[in-house]
Amino acid sequence: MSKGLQQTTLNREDEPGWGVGSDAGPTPIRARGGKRLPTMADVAREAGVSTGTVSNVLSGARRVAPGTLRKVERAIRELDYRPNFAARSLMRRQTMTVGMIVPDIVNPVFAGLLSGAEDALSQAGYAVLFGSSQNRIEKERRYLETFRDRQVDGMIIDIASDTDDAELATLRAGAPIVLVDHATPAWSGDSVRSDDEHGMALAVDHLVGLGHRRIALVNGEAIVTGAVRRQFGFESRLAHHGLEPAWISSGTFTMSSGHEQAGALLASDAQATAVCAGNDVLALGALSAFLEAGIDVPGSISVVGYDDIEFDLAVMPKLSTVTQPMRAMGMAAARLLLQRFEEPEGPSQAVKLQGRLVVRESTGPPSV
Amino acid sequence: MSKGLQQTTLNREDEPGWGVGSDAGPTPIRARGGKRLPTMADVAREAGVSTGTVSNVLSGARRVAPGTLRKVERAIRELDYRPNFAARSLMRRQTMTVGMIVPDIVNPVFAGLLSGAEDALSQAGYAVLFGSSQNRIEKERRYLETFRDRQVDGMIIDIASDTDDAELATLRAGAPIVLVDHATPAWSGDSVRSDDEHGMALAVDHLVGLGHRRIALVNGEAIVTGAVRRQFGFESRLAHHGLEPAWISSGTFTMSSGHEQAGALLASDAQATAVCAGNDVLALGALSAFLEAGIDVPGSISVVGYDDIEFDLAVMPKLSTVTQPMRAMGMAAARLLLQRFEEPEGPSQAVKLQGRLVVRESTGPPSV
DNA sequence: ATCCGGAGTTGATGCGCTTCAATCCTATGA
DNA sequence: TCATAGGATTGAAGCGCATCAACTCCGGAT
Repeated sequence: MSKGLQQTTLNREDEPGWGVGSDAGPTPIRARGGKRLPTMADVAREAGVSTGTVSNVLSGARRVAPGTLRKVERAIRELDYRPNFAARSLMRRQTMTVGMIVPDIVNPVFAGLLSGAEDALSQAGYAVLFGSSQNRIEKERRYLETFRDRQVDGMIIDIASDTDDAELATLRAGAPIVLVDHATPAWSGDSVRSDDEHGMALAVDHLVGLGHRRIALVNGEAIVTGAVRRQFGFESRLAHHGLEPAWISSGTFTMSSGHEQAGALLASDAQATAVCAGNDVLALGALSAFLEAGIDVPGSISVVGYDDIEFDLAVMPKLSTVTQPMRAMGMAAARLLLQRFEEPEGPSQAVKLQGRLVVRESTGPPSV
Repeated sequence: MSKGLQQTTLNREDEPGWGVGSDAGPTPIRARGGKRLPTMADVAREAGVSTGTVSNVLSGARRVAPGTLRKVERAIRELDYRPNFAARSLMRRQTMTVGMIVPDIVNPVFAGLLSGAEDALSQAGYAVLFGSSQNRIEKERRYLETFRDRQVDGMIIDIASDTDDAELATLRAGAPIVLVDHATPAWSGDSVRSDDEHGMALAVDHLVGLGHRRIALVNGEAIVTGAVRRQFGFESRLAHHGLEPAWISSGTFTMSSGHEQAGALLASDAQATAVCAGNDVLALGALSAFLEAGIDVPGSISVVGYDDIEFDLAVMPKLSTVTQPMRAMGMAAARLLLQRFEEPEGPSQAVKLQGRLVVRESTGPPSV
């Protein structure tokens, strides 16, 4: 396992600070490696200017004469100087950091969300601190506190907890927040969400249009807003068509839960000819349960998912679904946040993105 | 879209700093929200002690008398004081932040890696800055520079570029690095990787044991180490059995590439009776291509994946594969890093984790 | 009664940066 | 020739925290 000591152990002795004529002060400052990192003062000395001028070169806040500019830039290159981020944050009172919480990073949907947001934010020079909450309220809370303690400039959070304005206000400590798929009805800040009612309506319309009358829903955690709203969309669109749900169940947003719920559905007397799912992972679980049971899809039962993850194409039959543009949502959330940085007191925006139906092979007319 | 102004706009006028008897200094310090945040000096005043004592209470570096302790803690609670992270980082010369780069966060494999590392790191009080490189060298480089500029305490990176010791040395600026699935043969620091040769040998042995003689490989990007090593493992284990590859192709680690490569394989005269894949995503793509072409799996051709992602269970037949314990790898990497923090000069470790074969439904004896 | 030692506490100093009032310098107009 | 304006530059004063030499107590030893 061990591959020997690092070379640097060999010359541990010759650290500065013990030498005789060393001009180092009483506190020899050095980085982890043992070497003292150049500071702005070093650059200033090397370039023969003051620290203020170096600062101006770096920030571009004030005009600097071309000649001076060149001298300073040369010194910076020569010393391989880079500004100390902590010191800069301390003065500027901003960390150029954004905290982001997603429910489950292993779900490609949220990976897409994170990825989209990260792209847009890093473009603007922000880095993202990341947390995956597994829909656990205490983890969400812990991340929020971490972000607050680290004085992030803002947060993008997709959380289950129905945290209200007042609670978030204390947790955000002045940092703007963009809520994704927010649970909080009373939330008056920026937010991004997909139009779940609309998406579910598309799915229901599709099935009803094919002739289905007995439609079931398998869903995820009831505390998750998306689940609630998709169920609402499902029921109300069904009602719009004068229909009632043939079956509704909920578990977690996992494949195994989809598998289980589909099994329960089969064992029941619901006699559903079609199933809507709260998301694709559930749908894939349900689909596999049907196929294992030897049930023809879509011959005997149709399945519609929600999200349009890539793996919908891996199964036979390929899964019909409603797209949810997660990368776009992530980018939208990032944009809202960046806008808010520009204009802290501007009007808050609620962006709602609409998905569209993708008909593939898992849906067809009912057999009856 | 807009939902009206925030309430705070209503009383913009009554910010401090313009009042008559205000005891604020020449630079009224306040957070984004407009309120001045309490500092250690405020706590010290409130508790009737010095800032040094408050600092000792917070860090526990030095003993503090019980009575004093209580007074300080009360003041902290009263003022809702929290230490300024930037100032603390500046003094302590550590950011309690770790940078992490993964090739593709949307791939559940790397999501697992990230998730495992994040768990272990946050446990230890570290936050993780995250980047997804899409296997693009320039993005990898950009993230490395970002991390270096932000003076992260360490990095865990899964990158494609064959960056050697010297290059990484300049990019890490003293911060320890743990390489995951590292490409760099000459890397002498800490590393974690899965035993790809072993894993591939398991897959090959399984197929050969079933009677297969003509085995193909569909693979991902040739610049990715995992791909290279898995191919090597594939070829050498085949050779061990006195066999030659029936076909080898490579593309990207995506489903569509797996689909394409499988199509090409079918169109060829390779006459393979079994296919190994560089990872599960590829395998699922290949599987779908076979099924679409009406080819019986495993009747006419067997398929083995690599990684054991959850979606292997969604398809019919369920995918046989080699597990890769990504969460465990992430945690191992985090542990190595934390150990390195403790003992900067200790011997470097190379952890290699072994997967195991999971036989499901996509493999069987050849039809011939 | 005096000294000593250690536990607690203090407060000035500095981390590396930004800011800004004050200063310097040059070119222009009177 | 001298005042003046404006651009360029300086340098000291912080930002909020950690550190540590110096100091204060107070009980026990001499």
